[in-house]
Amino acid sequence: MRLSSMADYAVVTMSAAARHCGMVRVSAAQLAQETGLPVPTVQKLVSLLTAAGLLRSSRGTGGGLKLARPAAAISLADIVEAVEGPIALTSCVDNGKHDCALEGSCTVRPHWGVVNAAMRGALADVPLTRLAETAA
Amino acid sequence: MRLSSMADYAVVTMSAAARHCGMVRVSAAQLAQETGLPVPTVQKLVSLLTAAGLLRSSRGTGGGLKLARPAAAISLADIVEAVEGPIALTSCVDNGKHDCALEGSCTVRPHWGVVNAAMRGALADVPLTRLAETAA
DNA sequence: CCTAAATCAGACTGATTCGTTCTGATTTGG
DNA sequence: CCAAATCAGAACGAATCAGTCTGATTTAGG
Ligand code: SF4
Ligand code: SF4
Repeated sequence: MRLSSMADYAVVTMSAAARHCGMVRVSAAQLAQETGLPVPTVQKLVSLLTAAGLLRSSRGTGGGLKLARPAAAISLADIVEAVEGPIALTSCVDNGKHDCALEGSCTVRPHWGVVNAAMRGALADVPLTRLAETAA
Repeated sequence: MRLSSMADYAVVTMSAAARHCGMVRVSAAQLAQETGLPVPTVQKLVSLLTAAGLLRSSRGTGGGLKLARPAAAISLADIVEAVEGPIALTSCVDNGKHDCALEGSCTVRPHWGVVNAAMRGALADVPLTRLAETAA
């Protein structure tokens, strides 16, 4: 019930990047300096976030990152899913993955769908704009 | 963002135990047979659940388990916390654990408290009685 | 057109945690 | 008193995660 450190750092990185919304080019090293995270870690994060379609990268001298979408259209759920994969509390909730041998006789399986939806909704209700605010 | 298999199995085990609410003695092997889980796994689960105060165990010949509280007073949050420890999405939300080096300059830290509370509330709203129902 | 610098992208290693299994201590019934 | 049955805790192996490193690609300037 604890999300991975990478997802946590990804949120911090995205929050830092949101403040440079207007600037087209922001280097990963600059974000690392602002957040205090190790540089290689930020590099891996931007790779994942770019592959997920949340960031747009430009290579070459003077290259950098920029948000692929407005900050208001990015939620916590998007970031978490980009780093940790689909949000599925149990293996039976995941789409079509029949990894659990108890699917036939499991009585609690139908209820997980409701809980999963509620949890995902709690994350989706937090847009990136709110996290970018410095004050509480 | 996926809870451990142990927590999942713990919920299944508790759900199975809830049907024997009136019976004072239910062996772990019997629960394993009903749920289809490996016997040693159930043994470890009942140990954890007993240590957490959700089950009451009786040793010796003919011993077994019984619910320490009424099924209506046990929620998903209780079971998850018993197996996985406190529900804390990030390390800074956990009580007093100063494991993260970014606490000083992290701008998103205040917001996690709200999200964490919402998530915990979603789990606490599901009592064990609802999971014990066989039909959806 | 070529060189060179700066950047992202992917692959590798070590460590931690998770999941499972096994053996031992304790208690009741005959 | 003996024996069976049960819970409780400790030990092992596997998988995933976090972190680091080196290489491919692209742009700017000479
Ligand atoms: S079928 Fe039951 S035991 Fe298996 S993953 Fe789903 S809820 Fe858990
Ligand atoms: S202080 Fe920031 S980076 Fe550290 S655990 Fe909390 S939210 Fe994550």
